[in-house]
Amino acid sequence: MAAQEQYEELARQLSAVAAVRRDLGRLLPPDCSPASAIVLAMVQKHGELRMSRLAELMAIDMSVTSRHVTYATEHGWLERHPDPADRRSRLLSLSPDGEELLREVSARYTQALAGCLQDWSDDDLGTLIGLLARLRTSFGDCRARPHQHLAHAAGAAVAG
Amino acid sequence: MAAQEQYEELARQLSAVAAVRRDLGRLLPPDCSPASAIVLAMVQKHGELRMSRLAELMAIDMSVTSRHVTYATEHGWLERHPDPADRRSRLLSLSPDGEELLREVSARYTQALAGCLQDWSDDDLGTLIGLLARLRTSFGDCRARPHQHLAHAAGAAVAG
DNA sequence: TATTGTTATACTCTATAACTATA
DNA sequence: TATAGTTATAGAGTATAACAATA
Repeated sequence: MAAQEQYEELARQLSAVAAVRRDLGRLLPPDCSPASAIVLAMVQKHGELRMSRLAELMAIDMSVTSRHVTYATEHGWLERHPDPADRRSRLLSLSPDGEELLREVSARYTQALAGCLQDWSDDDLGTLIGLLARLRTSFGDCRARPHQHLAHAAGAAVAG
Repeated sequence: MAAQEQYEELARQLSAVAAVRRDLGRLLPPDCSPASAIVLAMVQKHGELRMSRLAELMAIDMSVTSRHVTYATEHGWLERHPDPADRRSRLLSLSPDGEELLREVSARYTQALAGCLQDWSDDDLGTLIGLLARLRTSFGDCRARPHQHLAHAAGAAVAG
């Protein structure tokens, strides 16, 4: 159990790291939106995916996912195949152009991050990545559990 | 110096924690936008501020800062005073309503985070906060230094 | 009847550029 | 001439709701 001051500082830091995200986005090729880069990276990491699963992995609504996937498909980076097991569903996979784009993105990220994070050890970076993943899990579990701390806090704080 | 795989994972995690930020934003009162909450928290933490300093702290353009501050001022949470030392400048401070709003926001954040982060120790949370702050510093220093890794990576990766 | 995915609409956040006022 | 701040405009990302097709 942590102190209230820490919670407020966490909220501030989460807002602030958005600037880092925007900086990384500026490294991308002109027609590759940050959203496209994430979609492609997810498909590469997890293999053939359904829309709903991709939306879950990105923690955004499926309607938004659909737009991002349409964009990436129209640019020839992603392919949508019918799912033989369920004709409502579509399976996503990387095209050769998509794989090529990901190699380019990875090269840019690596060059930039190797420069900015010169004084970071593997351990420190690994710790940060691990804690970020854990934070997401804690929030995801919270949404899924019946207690629903996130949803209830709004009303309860007003009442109290 | 860390491995390329870690850099890619960091980029993915930074994208993913945006979902946590959105979740926190949903806790806010209806007319308090996430941006307002951040602006008020910054003024509370750092005391009386100039626009340019606030923009720097939030790592966003001053034009955006100006809009957020106007919104918060129109809602009576923030006050803009003339700066006696420089009449181009304006000094920002919290109003009593702004302080009240921040207390409410803090209560909601604390309740929600105490629920979601039950199994986090003070140490783990402190480590995460510290590493996030360090990450921002590393990126900020990188932008400020003459090497400009972030800006150059785009062109260099293409050429190489 | 429920679920998968798409589309239409509206809202928030951000950056660039043009502008005003002051240093 | 340079700097502090504002405003107009455009673009990206997201959520909600209504819809089509299939389970």
